[in-house]
Order: sequence, then C-alpha cells, then structure tokens
Amino acid sequence: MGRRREFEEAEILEKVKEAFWAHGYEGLSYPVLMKETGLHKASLYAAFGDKQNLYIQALRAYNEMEVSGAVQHLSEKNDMNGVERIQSLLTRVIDAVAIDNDRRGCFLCNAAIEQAPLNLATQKIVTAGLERMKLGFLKALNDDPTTKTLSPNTLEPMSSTITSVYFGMRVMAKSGVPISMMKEARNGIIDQIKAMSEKGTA
Amino acid sequence: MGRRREFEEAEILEKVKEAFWAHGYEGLSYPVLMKETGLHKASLYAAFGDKQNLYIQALRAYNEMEVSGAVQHLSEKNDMNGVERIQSLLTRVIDAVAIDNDRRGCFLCNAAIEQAPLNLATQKIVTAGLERMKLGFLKALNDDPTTKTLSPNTLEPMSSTITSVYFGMRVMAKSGVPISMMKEARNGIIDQIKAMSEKGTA
DNA sequence: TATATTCAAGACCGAATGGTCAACAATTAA
DNA sequence: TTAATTGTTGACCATTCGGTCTTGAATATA
Repeated sequence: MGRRREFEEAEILEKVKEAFWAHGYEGLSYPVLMKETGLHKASLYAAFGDKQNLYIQALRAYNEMEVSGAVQHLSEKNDMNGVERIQSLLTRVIDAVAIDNDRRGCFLCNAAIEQAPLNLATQKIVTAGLERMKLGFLKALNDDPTTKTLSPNTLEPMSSTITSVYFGMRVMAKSGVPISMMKEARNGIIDQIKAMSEKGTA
Repeated sequence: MGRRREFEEAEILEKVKEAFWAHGYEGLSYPVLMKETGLHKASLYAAFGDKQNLYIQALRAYNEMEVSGAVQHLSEKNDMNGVERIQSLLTRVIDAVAIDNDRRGCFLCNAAIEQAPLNLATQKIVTAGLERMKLGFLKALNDDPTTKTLSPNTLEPMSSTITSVYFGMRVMAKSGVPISMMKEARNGIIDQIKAMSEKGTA
C-alpha cells in the first residue's frame, strides 16, 4: 500500500469553510486557498473535487456547525426562556460586528446572494438552512411561557418574520450600517413579540 | 468638430444597472455587458471609466430609481394608510418572485454582500440606501392613524426592524425559499405592528 | 467639399483564472 | 529490502479576465 494523507479531511474542510465564508466563491482564488489551508490545489482537488464541490462541502460544513449551533442555542433549556434566547442570538450577530469586527456575515446568507441562483445544490443547502433557522425560532417561541399559548397561526408567521429579521441583520452587518441600527432592529422585534403575547393573553 | 455619441448615457446606464443587478459584479463580464448594452467595452470605458466606476454608477442609478421609488411609495398619500403601504411594499417583493419569477433580489442587498466589504464607495451608497429605506418606513408609520401616536422610542426600533425584515425577505427571494415563507414573514411583521399599536393605545 | 475631430470596434495585451499532469517523495505490504 | 501504491508539488495548460490601442468610419464645422 502507499503513503497516507498528511492531513485530516475535516480539519482542512474547516479551513476551507472559513476561507469561502470570508471571501465568497468568486472572491476566493486557489493561491489564497492554498495559503490558508497549507495544501496544494492538486491535493485539494484529489480530496474534494473541483472548486464547486469544494464550496458546496464547505457550505455543508457551515450548515452542520454554525447553523446547528444557532438552532441548538435556540432550543436548549437553560436559565433563559425562549424569547430571551432569541434575543441573545440576535445579540450575538450584533456582537460579532461590534466586538470582533467580524463582517463576514452569515455564510448561508452570502451563499444565498452569490451562488444560490447559479447552483441548485447550493440553493438546496441554503433553503434547508433557512427552514432550520425558522424551526429553531419556532421552537424557542413554543418553549416560552409568554408565547407558547399563542396559536400556531400566530407563531408560524412570527417565526418566519424573526428569520427574516435575522438575515436582514446579517445584511446590515456586511453593509457597514451603524451598530445602532442593528440594535434597534433587535429591540424592535423583541418588543413586537412581547406585544403579540400580551395581546394574545388579553 | 467631430462626430457625436450614438447613445444616450442615462439609457445605457439603465441597461448597465440591470446587468449588474442580475449578475453581480464578478459575475458580469465585458462580453455579456457588451451584449446587453449593445456597446463596445472601449466605448463603455470612455463614457463611464473602468468596471468599478461603472458598477458604482449603476448602483447609484439603482439607488436613485428603485430605492427612491420604494420610499416614495411608502410616503405618498393615497387611499392606503401607512401600514397598508408597508404591507403593499412587502407584497411587491413577494410578487416579484411569485409572479415575475424575478430572483434578482435587491441590488442594494446584493451589493452589501458582494462588494460593500471590498469597496468604500459601494459601502457608502449601500448604507445610505438602507438608512433611506428605514426613514421611508418610519415616515409611513408616522403617517398611519394607528401608529402615529406611538412614541419615537417605539417607532424608531420598529422602522429598523421592518427594514431588517425587508432585506431578509430579499435574501429569501434569492435563496429560493418557498413563497409561503416570504408571505409568513410579511404577515407576521404586519400583525406585530398592529399588536404594538393596540398595546400602545391600551 | 475639405478637414478636423470624435467615435466605434477588432485586435491585442499581460495577468490571473481553474484545472491537469508528470516527476518525485514517502510509506506501506509483501 | 523490494516493489507497488499513493500523496505532494512545481510546472504547465488553455481560457478568460479587465483594459488598451490602432485603424477606419462617421460627422461636425469651415
């Protein structure tokens, strides 16, 4: 038998994910990708296929790590109730910009704009990710004493609206809008959720 | 004196805008651009400068036409009140996909993702566009009998939230998500606005 | 009509792109 | 130790990119 691979596939894919996340599909060239992974492009090709395949696998990795992380944050029982978990997730988005100066935004969102219209596989991953986010928000709402009593006819649209706010804030993050606007967007949706639950119990 | 130009600058810029809107910056090459404008790239260069300048002018044209159109729709007095105008604007976004199968999304939003982080001029146009949209929504809220009585402390975040929903829906449009999700997002935010105004008058 | 001037566009440019391959290094099993 | 097999990599490939330039056509004024 021959020589074995000198790298861990998952470990490299992690770096590839970071690279595509930061630079986008067109914006990431092999010279940069080689530098950030430490691998030669022919090795990348042998392990993952062409650039399209590489991108799709990176996006899948994002979906399985970051999106799942967000969904888990929304559904995990801890000292916060559902709406507070939603609020803290939106705060994360703000802090990524405000504290870490991270303007990569959301890979899923970037992929939706850049590649989803050109690539069916990408489109499927993105739509699945959006649906999962929505279900995460819905779960959080169903897990909060103040909103769980609302009817599905109320909670379903509400979770889609929150999803929309989430991705809108991701766009804001990339656009370089003042942090205050992002905070307003977060505060506004939280206030509105509370208003809905107060109205529902009235 | 010599020969005069065979094209109208504004007319060409309109076509350039459509092209960048549909294909993005990296995605639009000169061969395609020449085909869609009917002009040679050397002529484009002579009239508008290099590709970056061309893009920025196209984005400005979008800002002055489409964004202004949306803001005007939000602020114009007609048979609809403010919240109804917000609703109909969001419906426009849905119909662009559902009826016209137009998945170009919003040029401003696309530019935010693709170019704003790389280009200061683009960033400024995008942030200005976002601010204008927010002011448009705010004006509509201030012009509706059910919301105008709410305090600025309520209306300011609310308008940012609506802006976020708007751009989130634009992302959804590009991602290929089911139309039902976009409709939910719209219905949800409208319901929430109404809940806030009811709570405010309670 | 003559001439000056501007426009349009095919041809061309260097650089960068994604992708391939041949040669070599490394490591395993026999 | 040997031979088979696989990973790695610099060199190379055709193509496309944005941009430039030279040539010839068009049209203004004189």
